[in-house]
Amino acid sequence: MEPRPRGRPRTYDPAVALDQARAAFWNTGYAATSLDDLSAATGLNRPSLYGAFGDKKAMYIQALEKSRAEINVSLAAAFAPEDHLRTALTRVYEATAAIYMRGEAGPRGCFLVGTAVTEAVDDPDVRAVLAAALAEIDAAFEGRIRRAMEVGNLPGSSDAAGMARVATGVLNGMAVRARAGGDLATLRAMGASVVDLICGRAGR
Amino acid sequence: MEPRPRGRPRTYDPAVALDQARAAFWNTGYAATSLDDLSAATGLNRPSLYGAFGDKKAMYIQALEKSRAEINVSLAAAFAPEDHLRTALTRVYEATAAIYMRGEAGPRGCFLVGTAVTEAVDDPDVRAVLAAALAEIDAAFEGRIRRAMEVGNLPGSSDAAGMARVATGVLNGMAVRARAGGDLATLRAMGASVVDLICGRAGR
DNA sequence: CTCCATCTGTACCACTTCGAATCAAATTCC
DNA sequence: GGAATTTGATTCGAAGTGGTACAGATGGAG
Repeated sequence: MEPRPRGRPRTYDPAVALDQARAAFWNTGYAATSLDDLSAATGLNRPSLYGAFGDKKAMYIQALEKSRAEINVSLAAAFAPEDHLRTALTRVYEATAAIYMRGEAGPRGCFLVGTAVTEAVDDPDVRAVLAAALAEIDAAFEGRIRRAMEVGNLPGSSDAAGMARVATGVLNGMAVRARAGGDLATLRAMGASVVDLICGRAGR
Repeated sequence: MEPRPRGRPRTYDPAVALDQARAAFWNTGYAATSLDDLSAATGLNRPSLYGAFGDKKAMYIQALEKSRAEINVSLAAAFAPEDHLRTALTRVYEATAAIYMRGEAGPRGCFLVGTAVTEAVDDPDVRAVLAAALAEIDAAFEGRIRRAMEVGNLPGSSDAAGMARVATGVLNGMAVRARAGGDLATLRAMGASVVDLICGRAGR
């Protein structure tokens, strides 16, 4: 238990405030989300926001990093069980499709794909987070695919790195489609199709 | 030859102005691109822009529609020749990878994926254009894949619609990666990998 | 109780935004 | 040549932007 800090205690939880700020960014993107929007979303007024997270850009980067971390955790969890590759991949795509479709203002897809991609060209910091996240997702897929190859679920000659990038790419495509108004069935079908292509159509 | 209109002739070409405006949107996205930026990019001052295209939103929609039309034309051209499916798909992915990598301020990917995806949740008009574009790309892939099935380049039991959505998804993923700073080799490899998955690894 | 560190809230600042109004310039029709 | 008509440049204004200063609130330390 860390000792209570000296002065007046804050009346909010920075973690939930960051979640609420992220939700605001998630809907309208970085540039179109004003500090007033963030203030309304979090319930904090602007000076408090500034004190808690720094400026708008820093707040956004922290939201991006949070998503990146969450993605890593859930991918690691989904890929941990030593079941069949097809089962593992299906689990990931099903879960992702469900996540991408939620949001009270309509499906919002992936936070990174939906908002950071636009900023990435002009902003090296955003670009770095996005690139790191993609590399980590690639690595998660590739590691799981390699394990399947070792176990014999996939031919030894398979191109694990290439399959992994395709797997990530379809994930990105699902995120695009979610924001474009695609329905859950389409997203799930995309996942099922790429699983078929990677594991083989018939493959059990 | 249409007769010259009545008053003072305009000193610019609306088509090239739209291209220049699109280039500005392409780099920084819709929300972060101001009318001053557009004015600087096109060489037109604000009232002229307003007169030529309407407000900022209308200008953006026109840019989106232009990209959508261009994509349709180039996909139709790339899929027209009656060569092997693998050749046709490779042609599309190679050309797309090259397009996604150009841009003087770094790779900019696909205009629709790079900018419209962010706006699509809040703006039904943008969402409609994006959804229409995706559906058309799907249809182009699916039609070409069906032809390959008829010719016997692909098993008759193949899931053409599913493969097409995966093909589109990888295209979207390449666009994401381009903006994230990915290099041309990675984009090309992604295309080659999905072509292998669709056409079969060995298939010539 | 007094001092002080920290947080909250109001108000404010300089700046940019989009869009409109105004006026000057250029071209065709009569 | 003169009127009509369209384009172009300058300017303006109301609203919104990100960010900050300062006073008041809140609780621990001594």
